[in-house]
Amino acid sequence: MQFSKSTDYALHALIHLGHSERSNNVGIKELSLSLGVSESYLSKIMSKLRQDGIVRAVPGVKGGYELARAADQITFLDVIQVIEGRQQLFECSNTSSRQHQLLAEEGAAQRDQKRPREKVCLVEKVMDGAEQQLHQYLREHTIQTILDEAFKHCTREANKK
Amino acid sequence: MQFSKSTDYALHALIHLGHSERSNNVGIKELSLSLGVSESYLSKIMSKLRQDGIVRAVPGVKGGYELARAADQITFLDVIQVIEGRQQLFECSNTSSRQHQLLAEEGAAQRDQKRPREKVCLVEKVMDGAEQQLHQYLREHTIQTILDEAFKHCTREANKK
DNA sequence: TTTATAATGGATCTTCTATATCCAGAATAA
DNA sequence: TTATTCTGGATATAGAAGATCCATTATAAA
Ligand code: SF4
Ligand code: SF4
Repeated sequence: MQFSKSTDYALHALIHLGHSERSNNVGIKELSLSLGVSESYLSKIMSKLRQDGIVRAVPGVKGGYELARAADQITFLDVIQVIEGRQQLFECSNTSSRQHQLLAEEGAAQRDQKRPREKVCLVEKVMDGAEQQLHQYLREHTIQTILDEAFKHCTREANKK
Repeated sequence: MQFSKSTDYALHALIHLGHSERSNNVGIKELSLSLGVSESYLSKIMSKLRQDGIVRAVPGVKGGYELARAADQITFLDVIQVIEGRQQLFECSNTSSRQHQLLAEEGAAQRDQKRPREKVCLVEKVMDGAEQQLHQYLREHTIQTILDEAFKHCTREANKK
């Protein structure tokens, strides 16, 4: 259970874009060199980020990528969900097992009339709770978080430009 | 980014063991039928759980598995880490990229003398924070949590035995 | 001690996904 | 119009997850 390399690349690409926002449009070539990832592969990732509205892309001579919105509006969760997808951390496969009858159905039988077909899965309840914790944290941290921390001690240099 | 089916199976197997603790030793056959998973595959998973001290196993005629400790001492995190491994959620692959110099080394240069070789990776800092949130929650929920919720309304039945 | 039974671990196989590359084609600004 | 840059499909590779089989080992009971 790990985040994929693609997520790693996506985050770093966005950090790069966030850092060099002064002059727009960073080409795939520059990104590739900066991250040390092949252009072909990285372009797939950038394409995904574009499709989800995280970055904008412009073809042509002075084209390239730029952030589609402010760096503090791009959360870690956003990026991760674009790359990893939005399936739940835990998805039960065998709802037809004997054990499932015991755990889920029995609990549901208790409140027959009141809530006819409510899904009451205790395992999923715990797992979803855990996922919410994770998401909450990831929502609170953005690309800007990284930029602030990384370059807070060289504001001089930033002001020069 | 999902938990594997094996984790699913492991959790359910432990729930089963926790529920039928009255008479010790549940065989792989019974588990297999209850969960709807093949004996061969399930036995691999049980073997892992045994190696990590989550369950005890006894071969022979009246053998089988039983929890190695109380159900409220087996956390979700325990189980997940046995099956999924203990690697971090995020592990950076390209610490030799140009960008890494900027993000990590530059930050470190600031405090040269004071903390010579401290790892200061901002991305990992965020990701590890998120992982801690997840772990904290998973540590607070145990197999007993599930058993309590599932069978709290049939204590009568439990007392009969 | 013998024996039936149940877990163990190695080997193997399949399937699926992540990673990666290549290239023809579309889009754009100069 | 053209040079440049992104786009998306096709394809290849490697490794992990999922799954099965079987010979061996270990145990409790007879
Ligand atoms: S109780 Fe929940 S996790 Fe277990 S089998 Fe049913 S749906 Fe799946
Ligand atoms: S800054 Fe951190 S995440 Fe980025 S390349 Fe360096 S070690 Fe990896």
